[in-house]
Amino acid sequence: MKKDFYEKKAQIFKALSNPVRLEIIDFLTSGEKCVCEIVDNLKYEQPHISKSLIKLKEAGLIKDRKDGLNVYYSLKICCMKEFFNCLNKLIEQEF
Amino acid sequence: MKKDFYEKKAQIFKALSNPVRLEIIDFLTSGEKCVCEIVDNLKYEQPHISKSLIKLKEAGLIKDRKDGLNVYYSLKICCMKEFFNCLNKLIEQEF
DNA sequence: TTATAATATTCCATTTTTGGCATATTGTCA
DNA sequence: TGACAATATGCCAAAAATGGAATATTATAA
Repeated sequence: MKKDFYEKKAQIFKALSNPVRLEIIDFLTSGEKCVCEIVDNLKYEQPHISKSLIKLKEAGLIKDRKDGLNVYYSLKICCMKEFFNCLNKLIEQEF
Repeated sequence: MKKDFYEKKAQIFKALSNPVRLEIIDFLTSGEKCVCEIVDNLKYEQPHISKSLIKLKEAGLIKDRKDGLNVYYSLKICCMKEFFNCLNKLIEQEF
């Protein structure tokens, strides 16, 4: 169904349309991280980070792995890196 | 400034986080189109299309060219096509 | 079993987005 | 000039997103 397709795609971009969530994605670029590492590094409240991660996961952009008390998140989409590099250049040009 | 960077990037994704705007982008993939063509093809109200186009333009994703009464819009970001192809495959897998 | 650490969830007020409708602006042609 | 066609803008109510604070859940270890 064409409409569902655009809805799903919009959901992916919606998940990416927030500065904190983008910062998380950036941080995950260097590899799998547990929630506590993300909280320590990004200086946002733990519930905020947790909610952000869940939104990214629901969109299919990251995946999680539980290990004892910790939950580890990592990127799931390979093509993201190239697209982000392209956008980064674009944004730099405008500044 | 790091914060402005994520804000700008978020704005780009925000512009892409809507089914109608994604449909417009898709339509523009086949080349420059005037507003009337987009309205005819996509079956949304003209003000809605117009506002969508402006949002995409503000985010730097498309550009416009005026010719008499008509305004022609076209894609501005080259790397978009590859990323979209990647996302499309991903979404197909999930359905 | 109890205490504790890591993470998730709920509630909530505020802000932002959405899309419809009416109307304004701009360019063209008779 | 006046009429009309193409596009943009303003207004508004409903829906969704945001982020803070408190609380719940889960797993571990003593």
